[in-house]
Amino acid sequence: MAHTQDPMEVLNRYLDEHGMKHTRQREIIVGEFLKSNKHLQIEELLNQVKKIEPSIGYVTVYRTLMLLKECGLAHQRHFGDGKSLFEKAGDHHDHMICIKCGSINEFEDDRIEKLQEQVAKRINFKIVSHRHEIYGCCSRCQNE
Amino acid sequence: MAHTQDPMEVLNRYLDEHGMKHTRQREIIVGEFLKSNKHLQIEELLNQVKKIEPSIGYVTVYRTLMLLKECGLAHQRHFGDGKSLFEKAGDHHDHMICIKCGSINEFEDDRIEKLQEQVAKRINFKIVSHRHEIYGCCSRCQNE
DNA sequence: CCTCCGCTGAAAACCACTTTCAAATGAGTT
DNA sequence: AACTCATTTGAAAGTGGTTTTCAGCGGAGG
Repeated sequence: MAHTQDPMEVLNRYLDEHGMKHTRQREIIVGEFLKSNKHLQIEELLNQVKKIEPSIGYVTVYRTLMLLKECGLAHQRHFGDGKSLFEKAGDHHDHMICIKCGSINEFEDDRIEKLQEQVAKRINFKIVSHRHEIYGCCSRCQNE
Repeated sequence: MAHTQDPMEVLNRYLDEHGMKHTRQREIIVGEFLKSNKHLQIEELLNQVKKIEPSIGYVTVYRTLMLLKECGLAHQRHFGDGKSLFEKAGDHHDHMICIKCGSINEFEDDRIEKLQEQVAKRINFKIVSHRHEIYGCCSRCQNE
């Protein structure tokens, strides 16, 4: 029955195993990150966090996100090629990005995943991860 | 029989229509770009170009690539999230990128394209372009 | 061959990170 | 509770690739 998958547990275990400390800042930042349900820019998360503890700076948020990446709790993405976005690790999904309003729709299609694997196998390529993004115009923006 | 699709023609038309000039530098840079068959970094193209005319600088190559992008003759890509790569516009293809050696394999699969369209139609999303990249380990790197 | 305005190259500015460093703080030890 | 000391923190400085600025150059129509 053990083996909790609770993100906070995962983080705490990672910290302990690496001789790292449990600090108030990390707790706040991770808490806010996990609470959110969208793709977050560093600055956005920083703003959230500053509402709770204004003294926390960009760098600490940045480092905490790197930490979350390292223990597998977050993924970093680069869409429009501006700033990085971070999302909670979890079920896999790909993205449809509206080039007008920037909104992001997530999608998932097992048939596509399967075909990917087929294509990779053909040249003996071992897939580690992938990125599939569709750019275009969302239904809202099509009606001006 | 009119309507040539020759890239040079496309470029020249674009220049004329925008009151832009035909210069030796642009000619050399575009010539070298079109001659190449791989994904080029700005610096790589710069090196090619300098063999012909050493006085040409980074900035001019950069601006010429932006120009090519604008007239639809080149696409800009950001893979590993380091430097931009530019590739000739043409047949569409996606990429498999080796995370060890950085080599890039192009692939294409109509079935995947079709499924993409299906997924987009489902939420009334109008596709303009897409990016599909598979990261992993190429066969060469799997044998150390 | 003149003149105008786009073009060029070097250098400076930008921007989003990423690293550095001295001071502050967890958390074992006494 | 006080001591110790490696880890953290925040501000500031550094990076690296790209983008803009600007003074002089040069294409091309008159």
